[in-house]
Amino acid sequence: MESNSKDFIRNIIEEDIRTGKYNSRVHTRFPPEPNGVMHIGHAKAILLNYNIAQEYQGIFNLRFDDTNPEKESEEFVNAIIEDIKWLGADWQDRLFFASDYFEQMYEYAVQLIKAGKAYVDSQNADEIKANRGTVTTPGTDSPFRQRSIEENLDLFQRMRKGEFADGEHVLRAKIDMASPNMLMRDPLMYRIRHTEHHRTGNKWCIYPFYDWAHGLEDSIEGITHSLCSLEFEAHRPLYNWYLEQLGIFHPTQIEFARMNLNYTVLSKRKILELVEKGIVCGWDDPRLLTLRGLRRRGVPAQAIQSFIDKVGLAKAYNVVDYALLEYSVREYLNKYAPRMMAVLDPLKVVITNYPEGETEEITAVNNPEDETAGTRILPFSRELYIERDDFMEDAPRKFFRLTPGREVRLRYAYFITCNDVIKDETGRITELHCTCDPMSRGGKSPDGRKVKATLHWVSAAHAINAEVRLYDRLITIEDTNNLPENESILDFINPDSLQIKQNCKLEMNLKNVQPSYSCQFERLGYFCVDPDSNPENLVFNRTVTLRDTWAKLKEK
RNA sequence: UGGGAUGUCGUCUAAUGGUAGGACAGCAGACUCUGGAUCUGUAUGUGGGGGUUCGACUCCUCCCAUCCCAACCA
Repeated sequence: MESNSKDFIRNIIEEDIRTGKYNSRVHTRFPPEPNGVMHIGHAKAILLNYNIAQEYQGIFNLRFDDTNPEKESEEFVNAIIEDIKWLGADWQDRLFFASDYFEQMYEYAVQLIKAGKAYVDSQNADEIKANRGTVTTPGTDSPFRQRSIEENLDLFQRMRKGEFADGEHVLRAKIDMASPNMLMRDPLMYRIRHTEHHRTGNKWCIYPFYDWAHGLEDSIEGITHSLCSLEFEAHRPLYNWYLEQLGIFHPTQIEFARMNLNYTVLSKRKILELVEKGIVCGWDDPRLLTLRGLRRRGVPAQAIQSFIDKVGLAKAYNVVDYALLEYSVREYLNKYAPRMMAVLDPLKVVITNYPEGETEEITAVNNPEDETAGTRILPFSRELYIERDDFMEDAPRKFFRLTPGREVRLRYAYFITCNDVIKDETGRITELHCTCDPMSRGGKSPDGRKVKATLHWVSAAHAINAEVRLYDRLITIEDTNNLPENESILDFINPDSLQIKQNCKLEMNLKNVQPSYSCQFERLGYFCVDPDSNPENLVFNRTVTLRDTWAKLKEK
């Protein structure tokens, strides 16, 4: 059943539309700071804002909140643009930068000073900190709090001109040093930083703080609903205060709970640590849930969208089960990924009653979920590869794949029966001798007899080699937000998160695939061609396995 | 401890005074040329105590737990 229930944000917006607030207009934005790359947690915020704009015939902006030149770079701006575009959110021509509003923000600050609502404080950082008080004790006023408007104006101008060193002065709002809300105790608006900005160069040496800047950015762009995460709840009174004092367009800030995923890191700081320490191969490592990592892994943007839909939206702290992401990926790929044959851990099979040197063409269905995907040809011959796992000499009762004396089907090809097991001197199985039933060609059962298993295979002479990279979870603990005391994320790295398989055998139809090509290897999972791949050395990433009830049984 | 928030199946999320529902995960079964997909069935939940009411996840009250705020970060 489709549910008509809406999340609390959509309820608020619908009420605003109904009552004509903002002339029933809806305008959202996503405001990343370009100091890292986007991950699946950001995808929730991006898609929330974008989808809401779509649903209510509104507008969506992409705006870089680039107010801290010490941490930000153009490199991240470009990466973020690329990732959000890939995700599917479309800001059309509305790509904005907070740094483009610096002049306007400066004017607003002057306005606040003139109104006696802001002052230049010449205490140093330690003094400001000491005078802020604690959560249970009020702060004390700065000795500079009563400076005249003229002096404040003069000092602020000179701050801009570069007459002072970093940290010598700050501009603060004059609110209430005794407020129970720490953020209202004369919050800082500007600091002096003689640092080159990636967009404004050396034009500015004063930079605005988040609380001062963010509401202005929203206001300037005419944002109606400014959606942000829960930790900004206590900032809302300040967001409102600035806009009220200035008397300018006043968006509504609404906070929601950010998404956490178990067994993963979704913190820019921790991801950066993994990248810098070389635990992963870069921001796009397929084990990372960055958007570039996900993309390289083969996760389609549509699967991320449907995952985000399923996760929902509320205000309670949450840790989503990774299995829900996997489900969303399989759900999408099952419908759209073409099926291919590939053997990751090859075991040679000789069909002893099949003529040597002969090859025939077998027809295979490209996608049983999509008739229009058509069929393709697979060469079949006397020597084949099957998956080593698909044979057991002494099989338990529930194992119904190939075993001595048993008949199984080779997908789309023949019923075969295993007659002989060939081993080397160490006892390792090197080869299986089987016979096939010519009447079962195409994998059919002319007399209606059943086989329990159908195996994937490739013709040995026609197979192409490839490297296949298998991934497992990178992190070994569920909740990476609450690490045990004195431990770092580095203490919880899964040493087996990457397994590289060489000399995998692929069906010949895969010969010319290009990076990002995605398909299902039958019975194994969904795989995607890695950017490291080239025609001489194909490289595939496993996006996700198929659901595997046998693996589950085997564990018992 | 001052202020701000949040507690519903294992997990995520609905129900705004009227049968606590859905999804994932789990379990059982059917079907199957992927042990896939699909289909069917099934167990498990309102943080706690009082109160209001014919009736409370919902309203009142007290308590408990958890998260956020004392960066010249966002």
